[in-house]
Amino acid sequence: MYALIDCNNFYASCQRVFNPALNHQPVVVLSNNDGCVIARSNEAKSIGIPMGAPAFKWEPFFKQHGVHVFSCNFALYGDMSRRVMNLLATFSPDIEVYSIDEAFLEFTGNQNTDFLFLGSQIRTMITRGTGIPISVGFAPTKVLAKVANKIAKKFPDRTGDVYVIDTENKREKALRWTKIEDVWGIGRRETKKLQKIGVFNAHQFTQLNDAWVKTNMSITGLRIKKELEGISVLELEEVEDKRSIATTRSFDIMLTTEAELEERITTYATLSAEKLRRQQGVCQLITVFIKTNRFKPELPQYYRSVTVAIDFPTSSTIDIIKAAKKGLKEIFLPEFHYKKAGVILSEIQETDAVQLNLFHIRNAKHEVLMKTIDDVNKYWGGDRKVRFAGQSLNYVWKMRQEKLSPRYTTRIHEVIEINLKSEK
DNA sequence: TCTGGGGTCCTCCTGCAG
DNA sequence: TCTGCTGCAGGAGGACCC
Repeated sequence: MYALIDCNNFYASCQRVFNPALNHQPVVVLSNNDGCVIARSNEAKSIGIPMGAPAFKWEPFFKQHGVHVFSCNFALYGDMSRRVMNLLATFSPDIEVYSIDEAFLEFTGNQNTDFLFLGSQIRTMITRGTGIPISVGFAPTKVLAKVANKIAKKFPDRTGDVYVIDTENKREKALRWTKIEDVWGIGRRETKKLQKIGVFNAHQFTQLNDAWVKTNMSITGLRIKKELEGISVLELEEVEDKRSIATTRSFDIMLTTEAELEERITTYATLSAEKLRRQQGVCQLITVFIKTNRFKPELPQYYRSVTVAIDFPTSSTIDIIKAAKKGLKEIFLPEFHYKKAGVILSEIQETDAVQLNLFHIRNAKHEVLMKTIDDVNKYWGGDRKVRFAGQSLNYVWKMRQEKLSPRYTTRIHEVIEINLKSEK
């Protein structure tokens, strides 16, 4: 039996934990750069704020309805997530942390387990331990556990935030209730395709011919179908080092010159290389992309990416910057207004597992230099970090975070204060 | 004026070798 | 030597997830 545990409106709930006055109030959390809405409390959903709403367009609405708006605070969310996951791990050693706010647990062996009771125990422990509300769905497969979780969340009064699919009758009823677009793994394009042939819910999807599904929706589609039928084909996945590492950003203003883009690309390459060294990895492919502003259709649109191979696996910022700049040169065209760019590292291996090449020897000096830079940056951090040539000294691009809450759990100076002065 | 970022996996296209 | 076919590999792009 699999359980899917999902934190309800996670980012908004994290904000509430440290400010209970926000309970029962509409709360939204904005993306990087205060761009668009990425999390909403139930109250915010019920007054019609959609996911992805551009903040600048919705600002009057927020004011009018007294919506509490927060910039994203990943230091806080990451730490709260770690606490939730640590508590979940006490229920089963078989845990897959699927995302910052979701985890699968697997329960094997005991056929007589009362999963409804177990679910409410998990709920109580997480709420008591972290203040974060969760929903729990149990089912024989991961995709069905997702469905069960959705039902638990949709009908909290009837389910108490826990739902178990453990009979054929319940499975069929749940599938008839689940809209095809809400099935885990079925996105917008596949939904359109399925609706065209009269498939509107998950039950209808399971009635399709296996061969048709495989031909038209690839092996991924067939796996989803099997899982919905109750046949488990997706197992818990172990957390492994990342296979690709990306640093991508939208710019505050549109850029037109190669020099400006080169400065950003150098910075993204530097950040990516730091992430790579943190997981003790080396990479051999560096992809660079640049794109124009898709929200300005009146301007000519352009998107290109290019992958540059390095002769030997490296984690040296110097090598990675060099390759990224070479890539940029290949794809840059002067006549466009650029809004976003990124650097993606792939073909990642562990440093110790690298196959040595007879003709290309890693520059040992780079390794010592990178370690020194990482140590210095770890010690000083912030604005006093060591920078590479190519990263402008005037580089002051900072995320707009006008409504940032304190990092209550990870910064000693931002810990919540309790005023014990009593009023008489 | 302001519209996110970071992943994985799969398919399609193209170039190359046999 | 040229042409056409086939299979393979790798890059680019897209779909999907949170």
